[in-house]
Amino acid sequence: MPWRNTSDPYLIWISEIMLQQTRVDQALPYYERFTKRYPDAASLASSGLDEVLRLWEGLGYYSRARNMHKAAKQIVDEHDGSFPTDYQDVISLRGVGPYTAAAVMSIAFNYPAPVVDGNVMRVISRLYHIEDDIRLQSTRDRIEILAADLLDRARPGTFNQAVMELGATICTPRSPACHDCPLQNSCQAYHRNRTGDIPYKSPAKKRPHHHIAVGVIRDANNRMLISRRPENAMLGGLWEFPGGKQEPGESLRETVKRELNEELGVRVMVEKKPFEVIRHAYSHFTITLHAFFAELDGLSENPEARNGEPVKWVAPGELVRFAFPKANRKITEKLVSYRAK
DNA sequence: AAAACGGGGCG
DNA sequence: CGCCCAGTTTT
Repeated sequence: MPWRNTSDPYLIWISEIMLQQTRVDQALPYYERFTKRYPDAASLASSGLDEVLRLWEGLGYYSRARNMHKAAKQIVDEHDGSFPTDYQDVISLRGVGPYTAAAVMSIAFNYPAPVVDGNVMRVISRLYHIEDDIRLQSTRDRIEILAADLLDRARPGTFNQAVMELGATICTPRSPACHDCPLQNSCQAYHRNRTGDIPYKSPAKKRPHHHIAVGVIRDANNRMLISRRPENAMLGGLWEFPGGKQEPGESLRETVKRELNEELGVRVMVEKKPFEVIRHAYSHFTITLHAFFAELDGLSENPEARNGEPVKWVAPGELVRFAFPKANRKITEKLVSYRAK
């Protein structure tokens, strides 16, 4: 992994933010593009958020990108552009919590802080046969104490990465490769044949499902209307086709009419059937997204967002310049393919 | 302490 | 389809 071939705390920080809740294989191409465009904190800090989000598009948890952008400004403003070397300064950076602070400090500066992520919790709970619910903070505290005790204080960064890699490659959630594990002999869960049910995690609530209807409004030049989401909202700062959640007793066409009237103050005609239907899963709910073509009625001239966010008329070929959430990006791809025909 | 917050991969 | 992932912030 490229971030292993550097001692630059900035690059290690970028990699660790990208790896939050994200697999190495998924983050890798983003890391390459991102660090090429932003080789240091100053270049990131002086960029516009729109471009940062465009580079982040598809990686998810977009608050990471917004927070990282703010943190880069912190590094420039408060640390003269060079990445802080003090633990308290590092964890004060926006978007840097206990995990990322420990990871960056140990890997970049040899600082003896144990990393406790999902991998470490799995490895240690099996090693010590910890049956407690790993959703509980008390369990995580207990595991952190054990991790601190095990930590190789001469090489904390190497140790932390080694435990995480063991969890990612050998001590996996399902069907761990215990026959290849260097810790097999000292693993209590292995000896008790309990690797299948340790770590224990209490059941998650299941995710509700929503139907979302959006309208693609086109003008005489085939430009399309998009709007930007507020920065403090879900998918904040990304662009989308205006629309919203279907209410009980409402047809999807009525949803489009109501949402566009509420959000943009316009009245529209909506085609009878959607030109695209997309299913998508978010972390805490799932949606079916129905995309309709819509047309402004004669009286509605200049749509403006009621929430004060910008809206834009965009030609199909320009849609690629804007950051869209995954489900909306599928709509833009469909629209561009129409144009190609 | 619990909820909010994306998207992809896997069995 | 449910679970998991190199977590942090907000409530």
